[in-house]
Amino acid sequence: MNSSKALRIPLPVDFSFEECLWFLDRNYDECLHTLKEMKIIKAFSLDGKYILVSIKAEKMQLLVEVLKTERQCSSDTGISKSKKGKVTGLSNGDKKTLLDHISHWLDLERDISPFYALLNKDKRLDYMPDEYRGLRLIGIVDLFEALCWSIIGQQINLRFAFALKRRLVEKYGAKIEWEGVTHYLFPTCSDLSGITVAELRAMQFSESKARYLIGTAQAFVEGTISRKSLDGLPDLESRQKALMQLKGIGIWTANYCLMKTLREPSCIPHGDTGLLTALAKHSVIKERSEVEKIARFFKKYRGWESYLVFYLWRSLAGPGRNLTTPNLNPKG
DNA sequence: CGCCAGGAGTGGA
DNA sequence: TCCACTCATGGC
Repeated sequence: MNSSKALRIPLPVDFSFEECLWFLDRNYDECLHTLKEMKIIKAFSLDGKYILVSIKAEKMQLLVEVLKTERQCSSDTGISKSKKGKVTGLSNGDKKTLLDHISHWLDLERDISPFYALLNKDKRLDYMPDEYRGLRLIGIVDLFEALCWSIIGQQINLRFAFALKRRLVEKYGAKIEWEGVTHYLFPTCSDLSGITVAELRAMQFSESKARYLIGTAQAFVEGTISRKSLDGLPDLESRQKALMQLKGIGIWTANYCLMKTLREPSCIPHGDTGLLTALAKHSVIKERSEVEKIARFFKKYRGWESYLVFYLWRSLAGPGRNLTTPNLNPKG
């Protein structure tokens, strides 16, 4: 636990580790990281290794400590277990990749001050830069994981979605032990491409969710779609369309994944029930059908639509200003 | 019991 | 293109 040996990432201005921790917790049963004493513990997979790290903030730096590394084995069952072994150290390349992942995950390389300037011009939202200052759009670095998570979360409440994700991860994902606690990695596409609908049905996945998940896994295994293939496409619309070729991926999921993984700045998950609720709470709309009003509203935030959506979602959960209470401001 | 959850696919007009 | 219907289950 010698922090002098920790890897360091300089933090940008308008970054709040506490705000990010709030999002990473949110009182949900998250299985892909653990929070402990203002530290994040999370497992990453890179270059044939599982790496368990702890992340904490100190002054204007993020301290990343490698707790444990383990060689990846092709199969977690049977004989190959003997191949598991300690990895003595990380190469400089590994360290760079690891820090890049974390940077990408927490969106550390963005100057969000232009976004705050736009919020400050909006009477309904100008409390946000104060209430949520430093909150970053926490992403999902892996595209396959992002797609699976959105399929799981479609049309069910988040509590149940986290329960389903945990069942999936604990059954099919890799694990790494540390101080008596098991830390999990999200299953890879090959982990899921061969499983059956019946197995998932037994874990209370719906028939269609099961089919979508397995189909997506197979598409990734076959190379029909990949992060790389999306990167090769010229614009947002073609990336949306490419994702929507997959069964179970509609416009909502496409936008959600592009926002969380490719960090497209202008993704609006249209029809999202949380987004509509938040817009109504902020008196941007009265009815959930006011599509053109929403479009007009978002026009003022061009280039920051994704961040705005994320902050609106943030506003739905406490602590923070409770917008359901009557507004005592005579300006209304 | 009824309605809603960080939707999407399908089939018919 | 646009609707209505269906899917599954938990939370409230």
